Order: sequence, then structure tokens, then C-alpha cells
Amino acid sequence: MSKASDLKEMGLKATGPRLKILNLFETSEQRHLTAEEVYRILVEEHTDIGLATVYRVLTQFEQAGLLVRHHFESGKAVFELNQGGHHDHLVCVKCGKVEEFFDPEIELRQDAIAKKHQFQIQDHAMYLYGLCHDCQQSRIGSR
Amino acid sequence: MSKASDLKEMGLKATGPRLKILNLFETSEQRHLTAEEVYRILVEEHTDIGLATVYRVLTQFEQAGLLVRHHFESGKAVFELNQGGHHDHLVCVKCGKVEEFFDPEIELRQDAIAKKHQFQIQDHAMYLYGLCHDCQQSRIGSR
DNA sequence: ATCTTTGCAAAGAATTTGCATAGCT
DNA sequence: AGCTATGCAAATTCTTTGCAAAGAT
Repeated sequence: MSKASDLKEMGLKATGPRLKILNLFETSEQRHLTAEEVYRILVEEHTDIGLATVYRVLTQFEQAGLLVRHHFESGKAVFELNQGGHHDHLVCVKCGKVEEFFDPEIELRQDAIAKKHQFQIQDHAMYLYGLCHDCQQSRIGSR
Repeated sequence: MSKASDLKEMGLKATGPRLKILNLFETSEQRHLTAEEVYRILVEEHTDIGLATVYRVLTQFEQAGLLVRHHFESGKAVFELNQGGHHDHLVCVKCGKVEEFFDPEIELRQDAIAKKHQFQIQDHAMYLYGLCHDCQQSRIGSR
């Protein structure tokens, strides 16, 4: 019942679609999912939830701080569970794999830069795009 | 005639629309422009160029390495002149102002991280979102 | 003259919204 | 019961494409 009460605390009723989508993020081995991917997984699981609902729920969860929305260079929004700590991303442009990292040195430099520019930072993101280890081997179109 | 020959070198004919769009990026005080903004400026300048052409030319210029395309969190693509040196961005979430910076220390850390994760980096981007100096004063919705 | 580019309108992809029905509490 | 959430289809927003007419070399 913890999930249900989590939702209620943020003014969201504990409905089937919401619980399922939240559960999906908590159990999927892929931490980073697009709306379409969430939808497709739900459909495959015989769980019929409309795509519009997926979009609505993802947005609500983002506003509630449960999920974080990212904009990789694909044009589609990608969501991941907000587990507190900030981190940045390595994105494989070939297979789509995403790895996370956190570098305190970079964070410090960011703060210093913001101060120098008199910017009051609210959020920040860093993306490194390239080929992951696996995709460096077979250079010609695997995937 | 330099601009025209620049274009020809990359296999693009030196047409009016292309020269005008290139010139716009070279002279506008706003370095970062969306396709719509380019289109709007051209329309205001009595220069009638179709929106589709703006999109096509921007994409061609990006592929030719003349422009760089960014995806800030807005959902719209933003273009800027490629002047060689890589740099990152501070983006004001209130007024939209964009400031650029380059930090060698951060670049070094990024390389180290990529190596550790065995990623072969092709591109990278860092965005700091927040309030610029001007927008910190009047906290309640200017613009 | 030939091959490229443009404009317009239509098509597409991602996401949002209106509204009647179904679901929580 | 009463108010919120969902599903579906239509609407939006950003961007791309097809095709005939105009432009560049």
C-alpha cells in the first residue's frame, strides 16, 4: 500500500494506470523510457491504458517530482525515476543505451561558472553522446 | 563573394534564401535562433522565404557544419553559427537569454569519464538552466 | 539546358486537449 | 454521490516531404 499512499500524498488518486506506470519504472531494467515505450510495454502486458493517459500520468509524475524528464537529442522525451541524487548521462547514439555518472568536480565547476555569470541555477543537465563499448566493435550497422 | 563560395564548396548553390539565412546568423545579435524565429525575422524583413525552406536550409547548414543544432528543454530546435570552438550554455528559463561558456576543467573530466565508461564520445552538451541576472530582480513574471 | 532549389500544401511525429464514461473514496 | 481520471478522437505544435514552378551555373 506504500505506493498508493505515496500517490495520495501528492493529491493523485491511486488508480490502476498510475500504479502500473509507477511500478513499471520501479521494476523495468531499462531506467530510461519514452512515453511510447511505456505505452508499448503496457500493451504487451495486456494492460490496456491509452497513450493519452500515459502522457498525462508521466507529466503528473514529473510535476510531483516522482520522475525526471530528459530531452536527449532524439526529439522524444525520456523519463526516469527520481531517486534523489542528481546525475548526468552517457548516451549511445547507436544502440540507445544510457549510462549514468556523477562527478563532484564538474558540479563544483558548474557552480563556479553560474556564479561568475550571475546565473541562479535551477537545473542542469549534461549529455555525452557517442558509442558505447559494445557498439564500438561492430562498426557497421548492428542494431 | 566569400559567402557564396563557402556554400559552393559544400555542394550548395549560392541561392538567395541560403545567403540570407547565413547572413542572418552572422549579423543577428541573437546567436541562438529557432526555425520559427528565423522565418519570422525574414518575413518582417519583407524577404519572403517559405518556412519549409528555412527548415531545409537549416538542416543543410547543420550537415555542412556551418550551424550547430541544440535541443534546449523547450522542445524546439535552436541553431547557432558554428565558429569552431566547442562551448556550453547557460539558459535563462524566464527570458530565454542564452550565455555561453567553456571550461577546460570540465572538458577534461568529461574525457576521463568517457574513458572510464569505455564510451567513444562523438559529441557532448551541457546546459545550465536558471535565472539570469536581470530576471532575478523582478521575481514576479516579467515577460 | 540541366540539375538544384523553392513554395505551398499535405503528411508526419510527438504531445495535448475536449468530452462523455468509468473509477476512486 | 461527488469529484477525479481515463479513453478515444480530434486538435496542436514542430518538422518533413511531394511536386510543379522558378533559379543557378
